[in-house]
Parts: sequence; structure tokens; C-alpha cells
Amino acid sequence: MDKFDNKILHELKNDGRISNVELAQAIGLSPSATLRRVQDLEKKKVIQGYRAVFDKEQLGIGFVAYVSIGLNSHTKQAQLDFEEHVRFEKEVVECHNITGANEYLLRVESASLAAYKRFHSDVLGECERVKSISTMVVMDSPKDER
Amino acid sequence: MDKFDNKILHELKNDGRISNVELAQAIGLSPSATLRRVQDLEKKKVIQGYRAVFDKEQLGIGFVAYVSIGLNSHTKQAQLDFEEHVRFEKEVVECHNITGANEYLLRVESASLAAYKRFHSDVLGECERVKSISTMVVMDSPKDER
DNA sequence: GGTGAAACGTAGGCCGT
DNA sequence: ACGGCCTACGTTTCACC
Repeated sequence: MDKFDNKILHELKNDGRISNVELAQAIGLSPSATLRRVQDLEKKKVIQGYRAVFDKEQLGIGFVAYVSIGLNSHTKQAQLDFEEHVRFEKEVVECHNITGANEYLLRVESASLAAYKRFHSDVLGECERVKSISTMVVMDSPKDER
Repeated sequence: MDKFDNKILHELKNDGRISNVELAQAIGLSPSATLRRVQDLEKKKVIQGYRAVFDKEQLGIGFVAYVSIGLNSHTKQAQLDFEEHVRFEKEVVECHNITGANEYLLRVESASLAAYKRFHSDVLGECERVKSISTMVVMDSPKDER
């Protein structure tokens, strides 16, 4: 992990589809050496993959919220039950197990407030393990580098 | 935005570097038609870009937390001051303006707990607008599709 | 790490529906 | 307006230095 590798990661973060020749001249190495490094980083799983990023509004995602969830039991089984409950809900984009007053923090992306209400009642409200739900609606994201 | 476009987006979310010919056969169209659609989606900014995703642990990110921030003033100026304060902090990966008891939710990625402590004291503690700080340490992320 | 050449993919014009 | 075919061009990839 020398400065060339760091440059590679920097470039690939900005543009995951940059061509190998462009990448090579951006970091100051030949295309073949660059390719070997990239392949090596992929093999070592430093680079886990590549993803396209989309405009949520144009895809009909008009409502984003972080939802803090408290469970009624602190057992491992309760956690597994809850995780299973949200795993296949496509509106749940992230699920984090956190420290603090509540056990979980979700990022939920819905089409609208109405759609979120449905999610709130039908998914979260129907999970027996859920004790408390606290919704933080995202009004703006002045920084989002993920 | 028909079913072909949706398939394209689905494939590019899974693998942003899939080749056009592979993408074409995955969605059941010819390469040229596929390419035109992809270029069109890029032009319309439905596809905003492509990014490589990395293994944070291998890059020395051993500590991730969501931090809820309350300000001591609800004015627009206070918000702008705070946003400016975190904009150039590279440990702050996300900054969301939210509804609820506190105004902001940050995602912070640090090398270690010690590094986070430094961030907590030197960055957040030194911002005069900040009234309350509540840290939720991420212990696990059973789902993270971003 | 660099060079070169073969294999492969891209990108755009053209035609048919 | 949209998909398929064809082809020149560029890029990737690998054996070799």
C-alpha cells in the first residue's frame, strides 16, 4: 500500500469506471503496472466492488429517514429476529447495530411520506421485538460522500 | 423508464464495471441498444456516476459512529456555521439535516476510538454552535446496500 | 515496472421495423 | 423512435523482457 495504491483508490473513488490507461497516466505508471495493482487490490478485497450511483429523486425516492429502533429484549435471538425482519425489506437501505439508548439505526428510503407510513405501520409495527421507534426525517444532506 | 432501464440500473448497482456486452445479454438487448440506454441514463443524470467501494478495515478505518448533534440556535446562520465546520473534516462522511430533538446526524469514520476522541473534542467540542453531542457507535451493519 | 501484440469491448453510422 | 448489425477504433490483458 504505497502512494501509487493510494492514488489508485482515490481515482477509483471519484470515478469507478475510469479506463485503465487514464488511471495509469493519472497515477504516473504504465497501464500494465496499473492493471496489476488494481487486480491485486481486487484480489485482496481492498476494492470490494464497483457501483453506479443514482439520482434518487428521478427514481421516485422522495422520502429518506433514519429510524432508531429499540427492542423489548436484549437477547441475541431478539436481534436476529429483528435483523431477519428488515433484511428483505427493500426500503431499508442500511441497518446498523449501535450503542446507546436504542439498539438499531436504519436508513429507510421510500417513495413518499405515505409510503413511509405504510412501512412504519406494516413492517416496524408488526415486528413483536420492536419496542420503540423514533423517526428522523432527512430534510437535507449537505455532505454525503458515500 | 421501462423494464429494460430498470434492469440496467439493477445490474449497474451490483457491478458498476460490468462490460456493455455482458450488460446487454443480462438484460436481453443488443449491445448497441444497451449502450444507447446507458448513455441516455447518464445524460439525464439518472446515473450520477460510478464509485469503487473499499474494505474500510483494510484501509485503517476501525471506528464508525453516527453522531447526533443539537445546536444552541435554530437560525439559518447557525446551521450554515455548523455545516461549514464539518464540511472539510474528512472523518465526516455524511452530514444530514434531520427532524427530531437534534438538528444533525453525522456519520463519522475514524481510525480508532482514540482518533474519534480527538475528533469529538477538537472538532465538535470547539464548535460554538454545538449544544449537545450524542454518539452511537456502530458495532455491526447487518445490512448496508449503499 | 515496462513493452508489445492479440483478444476483447466500445461507440457510432446505417438500415430495418 | 427504437432495436439490431457492422466496423473502425481504443482498451484490456498477458507472456516476455
